[in-house]
Amino acid sequence: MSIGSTSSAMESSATQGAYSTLRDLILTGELAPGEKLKIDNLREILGMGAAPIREALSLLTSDQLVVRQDQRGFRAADTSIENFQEILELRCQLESIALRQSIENTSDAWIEEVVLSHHRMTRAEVDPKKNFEILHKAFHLKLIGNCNSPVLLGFCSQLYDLNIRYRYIASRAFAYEARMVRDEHQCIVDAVIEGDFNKANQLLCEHYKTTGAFVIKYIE
Amino acid sequence: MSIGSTSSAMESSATQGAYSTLRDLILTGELAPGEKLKIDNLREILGMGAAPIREALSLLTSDQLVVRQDQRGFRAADTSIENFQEILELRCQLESIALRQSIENTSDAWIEEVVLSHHRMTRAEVDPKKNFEILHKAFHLKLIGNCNSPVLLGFCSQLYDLNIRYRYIASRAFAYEARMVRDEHQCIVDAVIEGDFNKANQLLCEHYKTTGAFVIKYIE
DNA sequence: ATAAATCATAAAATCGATTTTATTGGACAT
DNA sequence: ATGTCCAATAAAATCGATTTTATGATTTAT
Repeated sequence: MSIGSTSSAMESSATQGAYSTLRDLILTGELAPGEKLKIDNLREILGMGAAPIREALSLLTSDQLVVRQDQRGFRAADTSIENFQEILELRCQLESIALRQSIENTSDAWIEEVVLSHHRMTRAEVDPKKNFEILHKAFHLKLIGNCNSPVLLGFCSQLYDLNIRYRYIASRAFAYEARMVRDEHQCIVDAVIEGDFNKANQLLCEHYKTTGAFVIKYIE
Repeated sequence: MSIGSTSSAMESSATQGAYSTLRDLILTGELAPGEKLKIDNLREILGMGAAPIREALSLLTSDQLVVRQDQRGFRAADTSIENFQEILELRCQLESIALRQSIENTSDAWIEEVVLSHHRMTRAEVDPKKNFEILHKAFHLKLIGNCNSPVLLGFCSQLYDLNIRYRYIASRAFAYEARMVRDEHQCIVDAVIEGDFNKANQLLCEHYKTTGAFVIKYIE
């Protein structure tokens, strides 16, 4: 009833709390792909009634993290190499569209936001208090965020999460290959500032596919 | 307990029933864009408890047809010209990707399915017993359905529904401009059979944008 | 007269219990 | 042995009632 809110717990409503907790559990693989999500089990874990849990699970369906089978409950979405590759490919295709439009609409304000979120992410690599993962996502979304197409951004955000789930699953506490990636991020930012779509796009897709290849090694 | 199931009512579970009924109501505009969806109201309309209705609404969130505000209930998603144009543009971009891949993977089996679903749709224009809308969607999805990318198809399906919603809203009982459209469909099928992506793609996007321009006249 | 605070009402969220539906293991017949 | 049917159990789905939260109207203080 006072301070002390864990990052994702202590939300406004029970549903919201269940939503983000379950989301985290699934993204990180603590709830394994394909695992049956029994309401009663989750009730014990989350300490609440069935209603908010069912609602949270229904909500997670939007994110493709949970699958609902009528009359047969919920389960964590399956994973597969095919799915991972599809996600990877789609990210490149969709972000490519968003990036092109973002650069076409380029503005000083946007460029500054890109630089800023890049800076914050970079700092978080050093300072373990900051949550790098969140800032990393923010950076990538900002990069494509000037496209004036919220629906497209929604798709990209979803694909980002699905992709990161594989990273977590591939190796629970996997040391993010910091050096290479850091350079790559910087190069992308530079190309964006120059307004060079082709260069930025190529770097971005390579960035995704390199990391992807790395993850695939762990999956299979 | 026997025959006589209405297309969308009489589902297996109450949740499922609420889901498709509400979906229809929103798609057709009977529940207006932005409208507050009060649980108690819906309870009377649908004749069931609150739980399945909340769950159905949470599910509809996935389809971007319903917006959920924590602690403040649900409402039908807003519409706007900007949103409509975004949907239109995205459909062209995403279906273009899917169509290209579908044609690259072309096979006799797929071509036959395209021809078949085109045939069924065409017949439904005459026979009012068949549900043209359903077959029309099936046709368009089949056209891009050989791309081997279920996630992408999911996005396209969603965008299709969002788009059709505008058509309904633009004019509730709007006589589908049959003649033009019929020719257009045929030309697309022909191009697909020829394996000519560029032609098929151009025709498809024009098809969408022509209809879109028509709808915009009604919106504004 | 305007802004903040309080209260009353309406709605959303949640719980605990009940009803339905699926699933499993075993009895029976072939 | 093998497959079918049935009963017992486990789980999901649903309901009705309760609690919590937002909203709008009214009051009070500046």
